[in-house]
Amino acid sequence: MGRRSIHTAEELRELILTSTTELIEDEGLAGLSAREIARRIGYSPGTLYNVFENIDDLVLTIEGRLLDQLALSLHAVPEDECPHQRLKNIAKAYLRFTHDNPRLWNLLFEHHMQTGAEIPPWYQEKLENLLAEVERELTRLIPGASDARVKRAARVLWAGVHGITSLSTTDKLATVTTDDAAPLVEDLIDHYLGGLTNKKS
Amino acid sequence: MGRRSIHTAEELRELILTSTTELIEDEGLAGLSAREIARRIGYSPGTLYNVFENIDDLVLTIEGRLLDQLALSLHAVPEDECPHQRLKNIAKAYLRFTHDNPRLWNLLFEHHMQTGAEIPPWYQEKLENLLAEVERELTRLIPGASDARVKRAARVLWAGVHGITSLSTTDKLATVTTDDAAPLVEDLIDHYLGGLTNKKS
DNA sequence: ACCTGAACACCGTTCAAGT
DNA sequence: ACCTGAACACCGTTCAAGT
Repeated sequence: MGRRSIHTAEELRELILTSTTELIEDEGLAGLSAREIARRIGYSPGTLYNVFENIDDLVLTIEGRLLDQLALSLHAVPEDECPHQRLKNIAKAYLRFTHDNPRLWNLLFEHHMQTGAEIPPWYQEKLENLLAEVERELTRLIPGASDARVKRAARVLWAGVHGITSLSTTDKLATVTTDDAAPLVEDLIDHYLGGLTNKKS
Repeated sequence: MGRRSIHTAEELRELILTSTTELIEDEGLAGLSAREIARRIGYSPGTLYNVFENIDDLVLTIEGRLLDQLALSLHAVPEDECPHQRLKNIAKAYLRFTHDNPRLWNLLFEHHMQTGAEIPPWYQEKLENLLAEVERELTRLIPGASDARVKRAARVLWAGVHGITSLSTTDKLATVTTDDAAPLVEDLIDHYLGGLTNKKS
């Protein structure tokens, strides 16, 4: 027993993160276990606790990386469109991302912190950055609107797209199939934005 | 050991169901365990398996009852309104229901069948009945619309309301707080239906 | 017929002991 | 300094044995 030093501290950390990510994409949250991660990386379970505080800490780190990847995908959506079209393209990019990482994405909803543990501030920031992208386009679309109105619209759209992808991913409320997701998202955005801009009241 | 017959078979079944429901509302899915249920009802773990096939079977039964309760709540929404207003009232009833049973409701998304197990047909039927209520009002609202268009609109609304409640319940994507949910749902329905009816293209 | 409780194959996490 | 592996307190599920 004792030191092996086959991997540096950073290599080991990365090995744990990639192996865990693979494990989740393979088996879902249900198949996730500290002992299984240890088996996959060829270390004892105890080693994980030298690198991460606990499994929550490890999973939260993976979730943060996932949010970063999503942010990159959304920022990559070309700017040279009208706001309405760009919002649709952002939504499509979101859809593609969740489609490519379904189990990892589900992690964000299904994994809860153990009682007492708080969600770190950097996590909240990442989320708000994602919403900011939507808010920017909405401001372009309805220039006269108040901040509150834009914020509300961004959350409604975000939640709506989330709801559609969520229902198409979850088995239990699957009145929506995966194939339906894209047209439903288009329908939501077209009609919601239509109602937003064609306002008479 | 051996027979006790303090409870009849039906009493025991009901005892398990109510205790498990309470346990879930207390501790969430994470705190759910066969051994903890057994402790709470004062029977050995093995007894659970005389009544239910396994924990999945038990949980699915609870979920079915939950869907029945929701169906009752939605059907209880008064009919004497215009479709637009009735849809808003149905959504509000939905919101109230999820607010009153947050952890149980989350069960529907967070609890997955073990690999290989299928979701029973009665479960799907309950879901479709809920959607049918929304489809009926939409048909009244846009009488000329095709079946496909109504179905699509019903799913978009359903998913949208689900997304809002889901985000307000989940800790991990909580850019939406619980207080926000009702106004966001109103906003969604008003603008989406506005876009649906004010169609020019 | 009904219920138990030991048994089996698992968990997350800690920490003394080894190199 | 780094890593192990036994230990502790848990799991879900099965099934022979008891009344």
